[in-house]
Amino acid sequence: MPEDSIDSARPAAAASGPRTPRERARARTVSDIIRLGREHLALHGAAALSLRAVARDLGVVSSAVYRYVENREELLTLLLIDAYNELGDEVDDAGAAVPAADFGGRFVALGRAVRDWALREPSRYALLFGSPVPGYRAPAGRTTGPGTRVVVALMTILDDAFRAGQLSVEGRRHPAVAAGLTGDLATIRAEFALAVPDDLLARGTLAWTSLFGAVSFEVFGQYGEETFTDRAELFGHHLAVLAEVAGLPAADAAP
Amino acid sequence: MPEDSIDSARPAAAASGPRTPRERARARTVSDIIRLGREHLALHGAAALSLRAVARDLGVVSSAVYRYVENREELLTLLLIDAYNELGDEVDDAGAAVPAADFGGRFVALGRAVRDWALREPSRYALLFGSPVPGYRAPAGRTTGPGTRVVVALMTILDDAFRAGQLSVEGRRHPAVAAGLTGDLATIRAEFALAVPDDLLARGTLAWTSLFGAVSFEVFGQYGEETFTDRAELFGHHLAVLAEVAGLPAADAAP
DNA sequence: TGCATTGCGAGAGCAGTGCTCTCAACTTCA
DNA sequence: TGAAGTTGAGAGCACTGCTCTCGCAATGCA
Repeated sequence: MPEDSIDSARPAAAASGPRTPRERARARTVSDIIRLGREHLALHGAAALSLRAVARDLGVVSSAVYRYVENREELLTLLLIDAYNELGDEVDDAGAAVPAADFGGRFVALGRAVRDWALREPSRYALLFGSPVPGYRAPAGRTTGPGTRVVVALMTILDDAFRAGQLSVEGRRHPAVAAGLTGDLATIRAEFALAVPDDLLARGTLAWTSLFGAVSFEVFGQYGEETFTDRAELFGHHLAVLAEVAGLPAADAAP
Repeated sequence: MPEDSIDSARPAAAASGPRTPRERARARTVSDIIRLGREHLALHGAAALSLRAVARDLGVVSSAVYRYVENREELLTLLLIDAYNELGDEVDDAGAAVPAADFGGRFVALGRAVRDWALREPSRYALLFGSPVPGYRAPAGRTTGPGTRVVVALMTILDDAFRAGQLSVEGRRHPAVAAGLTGDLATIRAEFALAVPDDLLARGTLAWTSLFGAVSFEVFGQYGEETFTDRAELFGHHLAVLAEVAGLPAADAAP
């Protein structure tokens, strides 16, 4: 159970330790606020998240919560990090359940984990990948870490596959990777210590955005009400094609 | 009573014609409200759209606008239809500027039109393709028509290409289209009088969701601040790969 | 142990929101 | 001209984010 999964609160029990009883009480209240915020977020959506309502649930007057959370934005940021980490955890867990050498299977597992979480937590997914909350800009410094866990996991799969000699798009058209991209791709390659060459890296980026495009369409209701009855199968097919797009081998037989 | 929603209001001057002067004045006020709403939407985003602010700009007290618009949702629906139609118009225009037989080129033109509009109108794009506005559900009856214009245009390209014998994915893996999908795909094929077979239709669906996935990532700021400096080139590459995914031929030489 | 410091919750208050209702003025039409 | 319908203004309710002050109580130090 993700009790207090805030950046500082999570390893708090081990790392710094709640020194004074006052700090313990404070940390507990903050984690209560986050828990209630998460419930409100899941129930009513991000834009309807109300500090006053959280205060009521906390059994406290509204001004009191401002002792613990600077403002509504701050709470949204905490919930953003919280959600990113929960998604990242589930993606990691799903990937660990697949043999490391089954690169296609790892990709499919990652995709399914994202979709499962998104369908289970549509409001929190919307907070991460939907339209930005009005007037709210996530502070890059605190969110980029948790926010990049999925793409890092994906790139790791591609890189592992490439190093194993199992990532290629031979026999297909190779749209030229424009000169303007080589610099950016080189930066990415260096930042994450990847070996994947330009064209495969660009294709991996497409697989990444496409994965979230498919999930977002489903979560945000862009498919009509009844256009697709078996959306899991549709998504499964899309994942298989996306693996092909990225140059991954087909997944091993399903367990 | 808000009879004249956008769809009917736009060609109103020609179609039904504002009969009485009173109705003329009313239609004019409604269209003023929509225009102001569109400005507010573009400027401050959907969730910050305030009927009171629109009323102020209209030079009228807040309760007066409720004579013309049932509630905030109603205005959002009008703006939704408005935006869908503007996007649809631009996509149609872009497609018309490409030779009909250049199927790859038509696909690229469609994709670029979507991206251009989205980057120019991020708040309105977010209203259409971002997280659903809290508590707001678009009324299917009024929005599905305008809301499907882009996907219909895309499917038309694929169908045209297929009928011209230029849509195929030979030589690539063919992830099996699961049995659960054949029924849905057949329904789609019948509804839009398409000839495209199952696997290509499913791939077209992926190209569709992936296109919007790429655009959404860019508009919603999922790429970091400085990860990609030349996003137009990245998008161009993605479009080329997506055309390949859908089985389209490469676009003819750019004009 | 006694005291100053600090943290905290309550409450009032401001400015904004969506929305409803009533009332008076105005326009339209018979 | 008079009845009917339409409109805008204004007051009001319940809600929001957020600020400020005040008094209580826990805390930490001498």
